[in-house]
Amino acid sequence: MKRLTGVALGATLIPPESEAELLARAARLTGQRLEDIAAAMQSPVPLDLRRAKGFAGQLFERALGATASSRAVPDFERLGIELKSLPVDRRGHPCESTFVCTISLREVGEVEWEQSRAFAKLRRVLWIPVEGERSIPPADRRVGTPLLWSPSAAEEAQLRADWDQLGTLIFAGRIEEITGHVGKYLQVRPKGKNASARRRYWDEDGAVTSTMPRGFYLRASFTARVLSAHFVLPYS
DNA sequence: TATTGATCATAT
DNA sequence: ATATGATCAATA
Repeated sequence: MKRLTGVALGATLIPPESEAELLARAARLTGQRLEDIAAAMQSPVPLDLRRAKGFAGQLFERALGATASSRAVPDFERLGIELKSLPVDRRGHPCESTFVCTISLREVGEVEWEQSRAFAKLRRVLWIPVEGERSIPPADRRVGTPLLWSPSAAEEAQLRADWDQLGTLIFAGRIEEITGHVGKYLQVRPKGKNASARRRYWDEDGAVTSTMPRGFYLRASFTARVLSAHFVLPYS
């Protein structure tokens, strides 16, 4: 098994300076178990993900030299590339939806798709598939083949249509009508500490009101399409 | 059993 | 507070 010496030394990694460099780093993760990567970084692996839901994504960020931390910009800011771990089943099909970004209620209606945070993160994505079945302990989950991706014209058009539809509903003050059923590829779901979390904003009448924090997510049916022409798992 | 709504941890 | 990293778990 190839080791990660030179990639992950435990110290802060210098950010990749090009797409090629980033892809080369990501390629070295392929076939590794999460435990192998974590060990190279001298970092522990949780026994389950119930209290470490972001473990794989954060491990990949550190292993590849991501720079964004928790700021609302793509992970590799200079390259304009967003990093997404993608849990897949044994057939390479996504297990879960993919979080894109939180929803800024004041930004809705003020910017176009091209200026949106959603587009900034989706225009170029490094997908890193990883075994995601709950029966596999996190330590043993293996990394698949990374894919550096941009939406096709048709995909982007549908993402924009969803974003427009959802944004129009929010701007019209109908946010409470939005459920996870709305949107073909992009949906809106809660994204908060819990169901009691509130986000304050000024409604269209200028009155202060509040609602649950929400985020944009990509449906698993969309990420399945993204991976459809891609050889995900380098093992059987 | 696929999907929606709820939830957990960390950074700034 | 609100952004990031997501997966869990109840529901349809």
